[in-house]
Amino acid sequence: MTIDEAIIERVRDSIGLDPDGGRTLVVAAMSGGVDSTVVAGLLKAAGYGVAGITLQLYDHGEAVRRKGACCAGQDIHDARNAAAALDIPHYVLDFESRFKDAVIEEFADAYVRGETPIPCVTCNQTVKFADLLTRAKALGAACLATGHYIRSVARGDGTGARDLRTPEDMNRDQSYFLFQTTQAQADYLRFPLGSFTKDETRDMARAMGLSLADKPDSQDICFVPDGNYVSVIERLRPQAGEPGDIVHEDGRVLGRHNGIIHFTIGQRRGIGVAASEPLYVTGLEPATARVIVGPKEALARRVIRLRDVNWLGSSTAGSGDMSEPVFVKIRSTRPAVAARLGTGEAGEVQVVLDEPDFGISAGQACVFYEAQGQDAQVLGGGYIAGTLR
RNA sequence: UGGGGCGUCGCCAAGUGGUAAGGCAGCGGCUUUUGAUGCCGCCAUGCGCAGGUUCGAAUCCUGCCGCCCCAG
Repeated sequence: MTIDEAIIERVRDSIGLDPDGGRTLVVAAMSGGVDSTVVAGLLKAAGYGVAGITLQLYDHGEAVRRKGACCAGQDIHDARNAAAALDIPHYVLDFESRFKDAVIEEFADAYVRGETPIPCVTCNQTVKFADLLTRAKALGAACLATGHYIRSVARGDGTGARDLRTPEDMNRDQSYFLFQTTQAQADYLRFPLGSFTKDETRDMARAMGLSLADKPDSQDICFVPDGNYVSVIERLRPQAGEPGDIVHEDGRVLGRHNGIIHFTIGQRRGIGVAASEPLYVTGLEPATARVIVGPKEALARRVIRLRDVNWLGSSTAGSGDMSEPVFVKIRSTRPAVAARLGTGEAGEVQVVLDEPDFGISAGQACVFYEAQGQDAQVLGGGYIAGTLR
């Protein structure tokens, strides 16, 4: 593959601005991974003025050598080297303190509350799309581009407003993590990879001669070394690991556990109780430190109560008529499913699923779409506050 | 110490002469820019212990040990 005119055209189309001989400045958020680096390279190739910014989000210490992380240690070096190779200015901003306060502390608090947080969303909203976006504007950039797989499309109503739509590569769809994006943020953000597949991205990385073309994808929570998130919480909230009873839905006390923070709704493994059938975590009671377990059927839920709902784009879904069918994603890696929106007490937004789902946990996200599949408009979404049968 | 029953993987449990099912738990892996789920793989050279019968026993016999129940 070569970075030909067709690709350049797609990139310019995603930005929606004239390069103006390089006088149009675009800030590329560079994590040190393949995706965001390719974005920086594409912007450069498309003729824009490009400045790369990398955020340092957490300590260098134990995370430095970790594979698949981002925004610390080796990744920052990778980003810096890539920027040098692409011949674009590059800045590393120290956001450790901000990231800790806004993302990591909240992450710990959520688990203590018996919820299951989704820190990537928090990070996007408080750090990447807020602080970084402000810096980009301060630099005089016309927009901020990231390596997310999602589409941003001009609404075409003359206001400059943009709508978010699902990407070409639905296996990499990251719209789930961006549901809290405000309209103002969406209008300033660009996602050049929304019309490419991951395979194409890697091909383009090779075509650009990027040394990190074959770098592994990031996965897991970036600030949690070796997947042990519990140790992170216990370090931040020493009083959190309160032992408690493991109680069956029918009232029987089946055993003990060493802290509610070890569990999430829908979890099967790690309960340590043998029964005639698999047992799943069906409830968490922070006040009594009880973990409720039961058979899979006990997890079935059709009504999801939401909080902090963010309405996006030109949709009228949030403005009154909530009876239109929609599709919702309850987890990032599963297709959207049919549902209807409604309101509960005090105007709370509720989602009624056509078919029950299993293992819906408070703290996770529920994102609305106009349709299933690619190029579907993201209508908004909210955090899951609780569920009803 | 009269009668009856039972002792098979951490838990439950099939197997009653032919060379140890299965479920749960646990462990490992795959998938995944959140947590789960799901899927795949591993998991008793040995069936309370000791002898005996048999070509061959967890399965039959004898003794012992340990539980349980009913009587006392």
